[in-house]
Amino acid sequence: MIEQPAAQTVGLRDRKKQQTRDALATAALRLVAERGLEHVTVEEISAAADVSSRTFFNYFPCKDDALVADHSVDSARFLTRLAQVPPEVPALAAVRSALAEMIDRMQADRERWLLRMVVIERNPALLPRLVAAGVETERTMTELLAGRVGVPPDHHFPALLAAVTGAAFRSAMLRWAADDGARSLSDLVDEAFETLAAGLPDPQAP
Amino acid sequence: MIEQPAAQTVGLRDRKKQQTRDALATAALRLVAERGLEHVTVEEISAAADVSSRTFFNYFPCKDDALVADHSVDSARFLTRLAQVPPEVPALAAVRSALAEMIDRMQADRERWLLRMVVIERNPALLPRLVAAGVETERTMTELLAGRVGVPPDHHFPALLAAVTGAAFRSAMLRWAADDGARSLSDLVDEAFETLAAGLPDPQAP
DNA sequence: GCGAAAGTTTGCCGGAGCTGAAAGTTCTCC
DNA sequence: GGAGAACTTTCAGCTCCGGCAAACTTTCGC
Repeated sequence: MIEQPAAQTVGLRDRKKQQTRDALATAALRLVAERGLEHVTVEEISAAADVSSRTFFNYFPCKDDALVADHSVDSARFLTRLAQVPPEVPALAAVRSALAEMIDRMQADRERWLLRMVVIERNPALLPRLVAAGVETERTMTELLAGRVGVPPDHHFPALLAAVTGAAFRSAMLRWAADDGARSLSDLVDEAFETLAAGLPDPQAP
Repeated sequence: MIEQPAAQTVGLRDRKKQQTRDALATAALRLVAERGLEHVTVEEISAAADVSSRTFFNYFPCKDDALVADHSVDSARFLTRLAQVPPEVPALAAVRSALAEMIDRMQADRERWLLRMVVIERNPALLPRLVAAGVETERTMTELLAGRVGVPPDHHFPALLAAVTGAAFRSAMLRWAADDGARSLSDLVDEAFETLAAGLPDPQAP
């Protein structure tokens, strides 16, 4: 018999789940890109992915999440990386380097991420959703950072750094999509973080 | 005859509108503070404010906005102030000083704003809404800032500065509420902006 | 292999958010 | 004080979303 040893570790059930999730997210992105957020219903998305609309809600708590929340880039890994950065690295630089892996995975899934960001740009109601997707991450990140720099958890610095780097990263993502991935996301994030580290000085008009 | 010259400029109708809006927002905040976001319906809010639930939606596009969006602090004024700051002031400092008036108005309405922030803190689903409330402002701000520092509108700096200062301001607001207004919002915002200007260095453990 | 257990999909149903239209009420302005 | 504008209400209807229990599929123990 022809067997698939590669599939041994992860069972058929889980693969199917991933497929369904993927099909739903893809269908949602495609339809919304075509028609706009308001003119696509959950029913249509589900039909395009060949499942019932009830099933849609087994995967995503709401319509928007199918567009914005991406399981493939899970924040847990980012937080693990952040915890692994040697403690002598300053916090801002530590965040930047922990982002590297996430950025790589996003660039590997380039097409989908660019489409996602374009959809978000054209449907501003989704922008807050992008924040929502990161809000839990930011909370945990705040605690991690407090430990790293050795201040009490209610000190202003960790929360500020988490919020600000989140904003900077989103800003870079939008810029990435704005010129259709012409410059690498990694470069754009670097540029943003360098500007942060420099204290946000006015750019020089040469 | 006893007349009310004070009421001459703004008619009864407008005052009633303001009252209704206020009653709705207050009722919403109070009920949600008591029971949590999920356990309060628009119908209950409307009943508490003595209007039909259809009227609720004439004032607020959705439930969350009654809790978060505050007419009394309109962003147009902030943008005007920003445009008025002398051009030789660096952009980051300009934003800080344009925020002053908004901060004053928030501190004047202290009780309500603290309650609002507590409600947001306890119902994290609202946090993205807080971002949504500022998203249009940030867009305009980006254009203003581009003009101010003399770079093309697609330069990364203006968008980054708008996003980052927005995040810093939200962070300060949450902190303000976290210790129940013990320190003035103005101080907390100053602290955040100073940290930004310094390039987010790790705080020194003395 | 095979049958039970565990997990998934689905239809059905109901509550809640939100919108448009039409009718009724209140305010404004002349 | 009356015509008309502005606001509120009632009502009907759509979509979102979650709970439930029945049907189905995959996995596991033997």
